[in-house]
Amino acid sequence: MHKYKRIAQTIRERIQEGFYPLKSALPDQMKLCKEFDASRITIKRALEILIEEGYLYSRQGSGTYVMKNAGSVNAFDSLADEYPGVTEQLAGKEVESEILKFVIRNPLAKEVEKLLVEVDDFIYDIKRVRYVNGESIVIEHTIMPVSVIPGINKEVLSHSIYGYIRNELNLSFGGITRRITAEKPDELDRKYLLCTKEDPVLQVEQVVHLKDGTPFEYSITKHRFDKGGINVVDRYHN
Amino acid sequence: MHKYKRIAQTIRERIQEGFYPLKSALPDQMKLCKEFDASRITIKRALEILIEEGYLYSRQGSGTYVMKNAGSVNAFDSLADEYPGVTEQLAGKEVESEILKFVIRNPLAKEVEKLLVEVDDFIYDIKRVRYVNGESIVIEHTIMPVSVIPGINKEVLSHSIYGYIRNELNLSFGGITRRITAEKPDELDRKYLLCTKEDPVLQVEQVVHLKDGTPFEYSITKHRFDKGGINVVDRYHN
DNA sequence: AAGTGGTCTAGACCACGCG
DNA sequence: GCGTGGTCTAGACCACTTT
Repeated sequence: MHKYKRIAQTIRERIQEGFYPLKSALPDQMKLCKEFDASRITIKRALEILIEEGYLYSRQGSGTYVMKNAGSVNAFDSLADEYPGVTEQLAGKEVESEILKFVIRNPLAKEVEKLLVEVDDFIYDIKRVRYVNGESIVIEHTIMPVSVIPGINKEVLSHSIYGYIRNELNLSFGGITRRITAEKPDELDRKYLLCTKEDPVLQVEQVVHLKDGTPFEYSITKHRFDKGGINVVDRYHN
Repeated sequence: MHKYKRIAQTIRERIQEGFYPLKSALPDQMKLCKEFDASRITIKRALEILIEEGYLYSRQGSGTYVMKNAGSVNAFDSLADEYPGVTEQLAGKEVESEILKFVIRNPLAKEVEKLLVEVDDFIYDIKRVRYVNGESIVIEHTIMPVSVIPGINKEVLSHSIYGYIRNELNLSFGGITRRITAEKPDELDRKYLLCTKEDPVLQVEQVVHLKDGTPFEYSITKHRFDKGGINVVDRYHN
């Protein structure tokens, strides 16, 4: 474990335990240098982590303070997909997948644009319904380039695609761009999510990238309006 | 302008102009030190900015590379609210506000929890319809503590609350937590957003904080499903 | 083995807030 | 004016990838 991470962890715990009370000032950076036997740059790196996490803020010329709402920021609970950190949220719940469609074909124009592939490349076209505790929660329509993620089969689909990518293919995730909208249910939604015409769906259209920026998933997921929601945390950088 | 920001800007432009082609390797950090006449730490800070922005990624022992999708991440265009960066997106369009409700009262239990105020404090209770180019786009229900944001009046409401907070009260924004859901339209939505019972609304429930973590806004906004959407960009930190 | 990025140090000067 | 955080330097060692 690196020094700056250890220092950040120690300070984080002190905030959580109330040793540094909410809205109080931290000791100045020189004092922290002495206490942790570290250079000022290392202290500053530790503090930057906690600032990014919403525990601290600092004012030049004044000091570093504990946020009034420290630790109140919650992680995602998008029930939508398998993006890292999401499947764990479903831990303890029984998740099942029904495969409605699984073919390999050439991409449409929109898929070429989103996945940066060529028109004569091959892509997977996958449609699944996900059930949690026996209830249908979401319909996922997933497009992935075969060249980037080889070896997908029904066995993989019924478990975790993301686990396969990370553990079997040894690839690292990079980032994700989402567009979230409310939509009227189409025929498929009404059939599998048991929607009436008045029950809206929450739609998430997203492109997921590997660490090097290669897009590997373009997907559209639809949730029953009463079985999901997306939490987002933004931080404003001054 | 600080040195590391200038260096980051120069490299960003080189990527945008194709001087550093997509997926190519950048010169190593020592070469960049010499070119920009800077220390390695300063170079590294510049690179970290661009990594955070999705232009670059680096692999220890190997090098720093241009992302395959560099610059393809787009900023927000949430039509929902006035959070910094959003009103500018509406620039050029005619935005009007109709005030449906504007009172001062004591907070409800949920508002006490979200805004960290006391039950005998006072809060503004504001309901507005926003029109863009004469079309109703969104209904906003906003709760703010009077003690944190004093001096709100109809004059302020018909312009930008956020501009007032930043420019008149001289406060800095810190962060925001949102929950996004799809909902059935209620009576008010149907009346002002001209929804039928089958037209869903996209609801954003959010708490906005000042730089020091003080919550200053708890709001619920509802968009017509065909007049809005939220874009979100996440980055996965390995 | 050579070269790369990641971490860390000790010390300096600057910009800002506050009394 | 003093103390704070913000930026920057020159140099060192380590961890990792590549050859």
